[in-house]
Amino acid sequence: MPPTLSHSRAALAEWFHALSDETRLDILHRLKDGELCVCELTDALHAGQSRLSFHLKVLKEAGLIHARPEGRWVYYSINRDVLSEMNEAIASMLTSKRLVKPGSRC
Amino acid sequence: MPPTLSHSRAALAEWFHALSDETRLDILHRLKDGELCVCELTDALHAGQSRLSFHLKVLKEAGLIHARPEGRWVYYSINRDVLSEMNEAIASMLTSKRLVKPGSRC
DNA sequence: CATTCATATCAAGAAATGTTGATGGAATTA
DNA sequence: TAATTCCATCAACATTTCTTGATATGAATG
Repeated sequence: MPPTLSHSRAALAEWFHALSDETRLDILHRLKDGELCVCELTDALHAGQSRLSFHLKVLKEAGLIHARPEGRWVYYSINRDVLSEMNEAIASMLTSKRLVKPGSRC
Repeated sequence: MPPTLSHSRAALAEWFHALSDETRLDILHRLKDGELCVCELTDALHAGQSRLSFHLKVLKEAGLIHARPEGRWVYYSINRDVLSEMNEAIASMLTSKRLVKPGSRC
């Protein structure tokens, strides 16, 4: 277990992968202010339904969004906990612990 | 230009893509405390040289690391500015502006 | 100048990813 | 119950990504 990146590399990689696509960034941006169903996202993003469904699945399996079925709709919302952990992971790469230069190298 | 994600979707997607790989996360973790040359990373990560070179290129083209050639070595270091901007982008997805529920939907 | 060392790049293949259109299922409505 | 609506899933295909081994380049060294 790495000491400074609190989560496993695999989990971090999956989280960041979920953010590595413009459509998924658009989705998260739309969900920023509250939950939406797929049909609302389809309208807002001018994206085909199966395409949106694919990206929602990626986001959901990474844990970045929640799905709340209601009747024949499914309402998606942001999982702020995971986004916070991603923020912490990045922050941990921003703070150095070593202050002196390393010794001999190659 | 989107109002809440300060950078273009494309730039954000490229930055997050750079973090979406375990080897690249390892590299950044190693660079956390100071610059290293490729041969040091090769030793530390037990990775082939061309593989490491590939991932360093991805990180560099995304702007997440700097390269400083010196003699026949190249020293790589973290670009903290971009990581800070990524942190801000995530933070902007964490803060909602709308407080009331939306009206009729589908 | 020939060799060695550190690194980059290339080519080829494997694996993962994203798109589109079609199909299916569950819930609602007529 | 039949039709409709919302959504997930599948198959097929194109594209991208990653790995490996070979080759190239430029700097130091003998």
